[in-house]
This record gives sequence, C-alpha cells and structure tokens, in this order.
Amino acid sequence: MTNSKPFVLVDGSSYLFRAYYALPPLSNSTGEPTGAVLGVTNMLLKLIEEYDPDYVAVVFDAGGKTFRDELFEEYKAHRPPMPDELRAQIEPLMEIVPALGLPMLRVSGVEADDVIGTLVTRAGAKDMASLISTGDKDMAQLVGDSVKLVNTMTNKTMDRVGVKDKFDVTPDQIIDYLALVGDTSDNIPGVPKVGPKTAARWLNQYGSLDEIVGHAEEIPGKVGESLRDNLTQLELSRKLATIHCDVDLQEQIDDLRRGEPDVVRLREIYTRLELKSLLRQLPDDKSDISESTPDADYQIVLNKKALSGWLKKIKGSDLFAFDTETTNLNYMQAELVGLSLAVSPNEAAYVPVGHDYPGAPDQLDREFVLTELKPILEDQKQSKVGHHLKYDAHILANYGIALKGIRFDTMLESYVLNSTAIRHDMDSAAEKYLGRRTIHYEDVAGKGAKQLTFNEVSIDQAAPYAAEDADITLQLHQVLWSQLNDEPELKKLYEDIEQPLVPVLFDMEHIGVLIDTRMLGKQSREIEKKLGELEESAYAASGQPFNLGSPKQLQEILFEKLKLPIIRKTPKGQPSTAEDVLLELAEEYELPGIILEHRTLSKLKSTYTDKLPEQVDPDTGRVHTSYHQAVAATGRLSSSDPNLQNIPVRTPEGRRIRQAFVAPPGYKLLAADYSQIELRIMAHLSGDSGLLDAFEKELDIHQATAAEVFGTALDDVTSDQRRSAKAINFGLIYGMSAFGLARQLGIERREAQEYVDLYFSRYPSVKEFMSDIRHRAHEKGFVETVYGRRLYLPEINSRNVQRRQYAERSAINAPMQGSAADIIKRAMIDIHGWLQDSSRNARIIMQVHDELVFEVAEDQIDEVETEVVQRMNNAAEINVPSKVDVGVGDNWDEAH
DNA sequence: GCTCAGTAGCACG
DNA sequence: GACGTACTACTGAGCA
Repeated sequence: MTNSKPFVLVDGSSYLFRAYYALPPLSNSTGEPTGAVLGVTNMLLKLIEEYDPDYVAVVFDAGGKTFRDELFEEYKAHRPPMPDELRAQIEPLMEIVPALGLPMLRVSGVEADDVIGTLVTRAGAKDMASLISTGDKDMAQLVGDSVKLVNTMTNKTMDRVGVKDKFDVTPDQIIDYLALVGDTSDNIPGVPKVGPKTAARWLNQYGSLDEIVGHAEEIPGKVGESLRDNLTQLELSRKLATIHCDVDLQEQIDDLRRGEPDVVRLREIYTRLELKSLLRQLPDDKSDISESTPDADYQIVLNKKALSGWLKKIKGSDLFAFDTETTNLNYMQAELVGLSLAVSPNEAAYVPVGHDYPGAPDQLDREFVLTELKPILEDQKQSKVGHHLKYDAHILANYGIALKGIRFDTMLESYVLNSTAIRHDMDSAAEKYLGRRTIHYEDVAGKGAKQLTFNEVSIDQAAPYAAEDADITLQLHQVLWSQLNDEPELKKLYEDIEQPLVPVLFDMEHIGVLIDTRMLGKQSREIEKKLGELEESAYAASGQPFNLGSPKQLQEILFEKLKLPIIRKTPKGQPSTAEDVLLELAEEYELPGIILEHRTLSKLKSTYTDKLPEQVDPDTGRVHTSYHQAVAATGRLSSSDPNLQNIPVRTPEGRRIRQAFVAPPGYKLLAADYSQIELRIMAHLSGDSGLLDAFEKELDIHQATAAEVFGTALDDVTSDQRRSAKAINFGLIYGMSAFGLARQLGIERREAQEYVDLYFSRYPSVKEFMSDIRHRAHEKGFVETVYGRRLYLPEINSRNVQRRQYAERSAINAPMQGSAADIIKRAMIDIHGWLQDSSRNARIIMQVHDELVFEVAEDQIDEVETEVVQRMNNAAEINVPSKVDVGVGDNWDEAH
C-alpha cells in the first residue's frame, strides 16, 4: 500500500486528560461541563485539517482492568479517581468522534497505547507511514523511520532525531529509559534517584538496560547503590513501560478509512451541548433545502393562444426573466430548442420549439415564436433579467434578434457580491442564496458520453427544468439585488462596470478573430518534422525509444536509467521534470535540453497550430472565444474555447503563431497595452514618493528600481542588476517571500533577503502599504480594488500556516491585479461606446488582461489610435501617469 | 475497449 | 515556496 498521506493515530485518552486540565472549566447553560469536549474536538479538527489523512484511528482506553493491572497491583493505583466533570464528558465525545467521520477504537483489556502500537506496526508492514498524535512521552518508543509523533498542543512533530534531541536516547532505548526513570502518574516504580540525565548517560554508556544491570557493580556513588538495591524491580518496570505491538485486534487498517462528517448529527450534538464555535464551523445548513416546489406553477406553451397570453404578461411586466435552451454550449453552433419566461415568483412558462426526439408532441414553430417575441426582446425599455444573458444574446443573434434591455444578470450580481464564495452557475447560486436545490441539467439530460442534447430531452422533463430556470433567475435577482443595495460600492461596480461590459464582450465574441489557417497548417507540418528529429536525438541520448510526452517514462529514463540528480519532487513525491528542473540539468547533460525543446514545440503544436484551425467557425471563418466574466477571483476576465489570452509571445517560435492572427483585407490590427499597469497601481495605492517620482519622470521602472536598490547611477545599472530589480518588482506584486525571490533569481536566500530589505528601505511607503493591507485583510476578511471590488479571503485567519500565508499573498496581489482589471474594463466600455457613437469602422476583437486588440479600417488607423490611447489613459483614474503602448500591423505579432 | 477524474506540465498577463 | 487563468497528454481505476 503506498500512500503519501500518513495513517493518523490519535491517543484520545491523552487528549482528553490534557484538554481537561489545560483548558478553563467551561460549562453550558444546564451546567453540563463541556470544556474538554470542545478542546478535544478542536484538536481533532486541527489535526484533520493539517494532515487530511485517508486513514485515521482515534483510540480511547476502554476502562476496566488490563494486563498491567495483573502484573502489578499498584499499577496506576496512586492515580486519583477521574473527576466527575471529566467523566461526564466522555460520552458526548464518543458521539462526536464517529460523527466527524473518524474511526474510533476502544478495546477492553488493553490500553490505548497498545492498540496504537499494534496499528502502527501493522501499518509499517504495509509500508505505510504513521503519525501518532499524543502528549504521552511513552509513545516515543514507537518512533521509527516511518513513524512520527506530533504533539497537538505545541504542533511539533518528533522523529528519530527529535526523540534523541529530547531524551538524549534513541527510540529503541525509550523502554529502558522509562524503566529506569519511572513514571509516577503511571506508577512505574523505576529506580529512585535516577532521573532523565542519569538514565540517558547510562544508556549512552552501556547501550541497554541489560548491559547496565550487568555492570551494576561498577557504578559508583549513591545512585549506583540505589540501582543495586532495586534490581529486582527493574524487570517489572520494563514490562510496565513496554507498549505491546501485537494486540489481538479485529480491526484492520482498511477498516479505518476516514468517512464524511455527518453534519446533521454533529449539528444536533453541538446544539445540545451549546458548542457555538463548533456550530459555526459546520457547513451551511442544507437540511432545509427544499427539492420540490409545491406551489410552483409551470406551464408548457404549445399553442398560439397560450403564447399570446404569456406575451401579454411579459409586455405588462416591469421586469421579466428570460432563458434559452439550446443544442450546444458553443454559442455559434447552438440551435434554439426552447425558451422560458417568468414574471413573478413560482410562475413560469416553457415554450418548446425544437424538441425533435421520436414521438415529440407538436410544438409552436420556432420562427413564429421568435417573430412574436422579437419586438419585446429588442425593446431597450423592456427590462430583462437572466443568468448569463450574454449566451442567450448570442443564440438570439443567430436568429437575427438583437437582445436589448439586459438590465440585470444574476450571474454577475452573484460574482460582484462575492467572487469566491461559490461558482456562479445558477444551481450553485440558487443553493446559496435561495436555499433551494434546483433541477440540474444532468438530471434531465444525463451525463458523460451518453448525455442527451436538449432537443432529445422529453418535453415533460425539459419543461420543469427550463421553467424553473427562469423562475429561479427572477427569485435570485430579488435576493441578490437587495444585498447589492446594502453595499452601495458593490452596486456601483455592478452598474458601472460589470453590466455595461456585457454588450462589449458580446460584440467581441460574436465578431470573432480572423486567423490564417493555412499558415498554421504549414507551421504544424514544420513542427512535426522538428519533433521527429528531436525524438531521434532523444532516443540516441537515452539509448532507447520512449514517449517523450510521458512524465512517468521520462522520470524513469532520467533518474533511474541515466541516474541524473533529482532536483525537486512533485507534490505526490515523484521526481519533478518541470521546466526549471530540466533547465538546471541541461547545463550538464544533453537529454534535458532536448526534452525541453520537444515540450515547447509539442505544446505549440497540440494547443495552437493544430487546435486553432479546428476552432474556426465554418460559417464566419473566424474563431469565437468565450470571455468569462464571473470566474477569476480578482475581477479579471478569462477566455476559453479557445483561450485567446495565452497565445505565445515569449519565444520566436511562439510568436509565429501570433503571425497567424491577421487582419481582413482593408483592415489592420491595432494592439494597445498598458505599460506596467500593476506597478503603477502599486505606486498609486502606496503613495510611495520614490516610485511615483520614477513614473512621473517616465523612467524605465526596472532600471530605476535597480539604481535605487544597488545604489548606482541610472546609467550604470548593469543588465544583471536590472534583471534582479525586475524580479523584485514582479515579486512584490505577487506578495513574494525572500525564499521565492531567491529561487527565481537563483541566489542565496540571505542575499535575496538583503535585496528585499534594501528595496523596502528605499521605498518605505511600499513596505507600509504591504503590512497595512495584511492588517486590513485580517481585520475585515477582504481586500478591495480602486473601484471597490472585493476579494474575500476566508482563510486569512486560518490556523493552518500555509493557507494563511497563501491568503496573505492573495491579499497583496488582488488589489493590484483587480484594479488593473477594473481599469481596462472601464476602457473597453468607453471605447466600445465611442466606436458605436462615432460609427468608426473599427472594433475591439480581443482582450488580454492589459492589452486590447482592434481591427481597424486602414483609412481610420490614426484617429482610432489616438482616441484609443487617450481613452485607455482616461480610464485609469490613479495618481500616477499611465502609459499605453500601441502598435499597428497586418498581424498580431507585427502590431504588438 | 471506453470513460472519467486526477496529475503534471506549461501557454499567457 | 510568487499572484491569476486555460488546456493538453498521460495515467490508472472503474465499467461494460
């Protein structure tokens, strides 16, 4: 059994005692003591969060006599009886542990220690690492290569070295050590006058207890005398101290798989005990999510009379919800199958027009329905709400209808309110904001390879699903809009940026981008040839053919066959073959370089030169991406199918792909990008005078930073210094650590720290800004962009260091990345409006985070260029001059 | 033999 | 062990 996560064993009894004595005596309103229950539960939760184990055992003493009692009647006799307040807390804990999904063990006749020892031994036999959580030092005897201890109070782990550090003896000597020292609480007699120091010294000198006994005569002084007086006791002490690793246990490790927490049960127990802090940690109550909608009235519209009734309803409404059902997620290829309407909660209609499975009932004619609806859909004054209406607008556009009056979009409302709380699909939003489990697409169409397209779904099934979508949209809007009204800043962001952006993105998507497929085809063939050559030389270098694209096979060749040094491992423990690793290896060996070149080229081929031509729409001859407005946590857009935001640019081979992004006859491509926008935002937000000054003077910012940090004149900055400064500048935006910078620059951590310190001493307000933002994030739980967009950071106060630090880095990055996103969105809306109003023969066709690409009629290039630059600069309302670089060309590479 | 989810790697800003 | 994305190939497990 191989498993990267350790088998976690919890010494529950030790937990319980420690929690009882360490924590203040809490009790609930009925006087029931709860402190230890709370303490133990928190410790368990922390442990689970930290290690996320697949296998767990929480072991408690069963009570009653054990073999140790039989060995020694005084065993544990001196221990005071368990206090009633502690005893009373055992039962509730026995309920909580299983409800947490944690396997629990109580074995009578043996102690928890012995059960743990046995399980650890069994795990070891299966090559499974174990982690024992305990506060009991006896357990140190179990430590080995695959067994560690963790002290949950101090969160410190102890391995072999740790045991040696703490006790100055090895784990194998712990039993002898305990036998010598004794343990008053466990009533192991030990040898009087022998304490930890003496025991360790003897064991280090003689090796084992037997040897010590053998040399008892030579040991001088009072302690030697004491040893000789107690020789008969020693064997008993040793037996008492020995943890038995061969207990007859029913449970196998496979039985100890961690399960899902039983939230309902936990809620019940926590509520009864009044453990409010634990209640708050439970996921939102889903038990009252209703699956049925008893009072909903959903109609299927199959005739003209019913349709005209609904047309009247929506015409008379202030706001109606609208949704389309189609055959395809690709908006250019999709055909309309039906549409749904809602004007008031729990009342909606589904109008099927394209269900064509065998036996489908007669439906209204699609063209007829659309003709009837067209005046309403195209009426700007007739307000609509939808969920992701941009998609529906595409569908309608395919039928010659220009959707207007898109007043609200619940997907965007949900995104603006909290971008990270949920995914912003309707099902998730309905669950969170309405507490309602809606019918999912998969419920009616199935999933996987056998999924039906919507035209194949029976109308009986389709209608409740589709009508519900419109109904839910309307209801969601009511909830979300009232929440937005409570947050004026967010509402403004929604009204001024996100909603107005929809028609801009719609136009960009629908127009599409022209690419030269023949050029890409030619590149594919060239790359193919080079790949073949590279494969040949790779086989020659490694002495055998193998699949260069398989990280697994590559690992075997590199690290097993050729015995190259392992630089780094992947999170799953495999030797990494990532780019930087191979780059390092390439300095000394031939094969890694070949692999790298092969990878670059095959990525280019599979993702771009082969794929892009396939994505060209047969009707328009262009590629139509989807820009996602509610995905990126920071407020950026993302692009998919195809992703046009990661077209290569950094290498010459890659740039050839950009050359295939071309302008149609009579047009040129114009590319305009913000220069260093995120650093300028950092200057704005921090108000750092040095940084502001550098931008005012229009200096090369990396060069200027280098001059400051390295204390040279601007002109004396070497290219190496500039490179370092650039890395620092980027690192700052990412919330880096000195460690990260060191890795990036390939220098010592200490040196990287010096750079950072130097930077902060030169730009003190930046330092202040960074710590300020961390503080505010911790305090409020979110950070904001210049335009008030929020990013919530639920893990900013996590007890888990990694997660917390990750949240802190996000806290630093988000305001800069997010503000830049806000700014370019404003620019897009403004420029789009201008292009429409002025009837210029130009259009935005792409957005790549800080860059806009336009198709511009050749005779209007100059005026469009001037206007675009001006409007992009105007969109950046910051106390730093912004800068926009522009280029024009027949293809994207030339324009960039 | 096919489908699916997870991992690794890498393209962009 | 740098922030934010999308997409590919490969792999092993589960299913028919």
